[in-house]
Amino acid sequence: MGIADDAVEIRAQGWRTLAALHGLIETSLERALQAGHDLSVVEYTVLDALSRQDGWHMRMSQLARAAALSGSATTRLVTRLEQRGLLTRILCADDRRGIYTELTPAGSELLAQTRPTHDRVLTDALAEAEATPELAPLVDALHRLPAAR
Amino acid sequence: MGIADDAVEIRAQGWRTLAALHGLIETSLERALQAGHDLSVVEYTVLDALSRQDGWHMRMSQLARAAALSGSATTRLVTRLEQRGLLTRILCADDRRGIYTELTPAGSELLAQTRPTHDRVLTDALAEAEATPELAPLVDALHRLPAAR
DNA sequence: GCCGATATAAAGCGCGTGCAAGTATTTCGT
DNA sequence: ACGAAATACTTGCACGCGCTTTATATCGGC
Repeated sequence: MGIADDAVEIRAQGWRTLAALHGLIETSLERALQAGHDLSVVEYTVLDALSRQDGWHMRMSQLARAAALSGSATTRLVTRLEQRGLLTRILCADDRRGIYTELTPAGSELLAQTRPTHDRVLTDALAEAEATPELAPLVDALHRLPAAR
Repeated sequence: MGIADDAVEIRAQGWRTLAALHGLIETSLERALQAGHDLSVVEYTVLDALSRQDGWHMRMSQLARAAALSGSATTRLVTRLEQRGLLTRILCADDRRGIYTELTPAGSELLAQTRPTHDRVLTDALAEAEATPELAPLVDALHRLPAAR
């Protein structure tokens, strides 16, 4: 076993931890958001991302990247949210192939209602993870992450 | 804006970063494993977990937790892998509700063939993430994680 | 032996994926 | 300036897989 093998194993171990923590949080969030606000985690993520883009808009393709979704899944996701009146499509003037999306007042309101749930569940899930020996170090690292923007 | 609000925002930011990194890695792995070895990431995870349990067996429910899957999803996953001859079900003698699973030689071999791909793609994905400003700190933290076990 | 709890399985449903075809619009080559 | 190629999004389809709910078997305590 050489140094290189160790590095590989450390990466694999890190990935397993990351995946485990992600799974734990996502499952908790999914249940809570679904039960309380009829939103999936991706849907919440999209609404949140849109609310965060103050003054400027995201194109479908950017949204797709942000949500780690394929092109057609994004179309359908946006369509779903649009039909629920949570966001609107806007043709962009400069490149009329592109499509922007924007939160409607209803969307902002739902997001505002949902955010406390989201934050609470996230806090709880992290606390639970912190109590799990294998996950605790990663949770710790997460807290120490430089606060970007 | 108080201190508490900041903490909430930091957690949310951390979660977004975690989710983004997870999505990036998972997507890369999924493509590569699917294309090269006809395995999904969960399937690989399960085989890997089984191979790691040397001498000792996992029950379905433990497997479910390890893969962040529901009970029934686990049933079908195991069924799938069993039908491909990669693992076998073993009824356990002491508690006949329980079912153990064990890698077959074919399963071990496929895993051995797949592992290099997995490691290479993981390395590449992490390198790519390291080049992304928002993700780099987390990747860094991952490398520094105390090596468990 | 009976009852609640636990472990696994089965069936129906929703949603994401990949691919292909379609439309609108921009950009490039000549 | 015009037509061809590239780009952005939508739509339909087949497929896979996870989730929830519901059924069945088994265990443990009383």
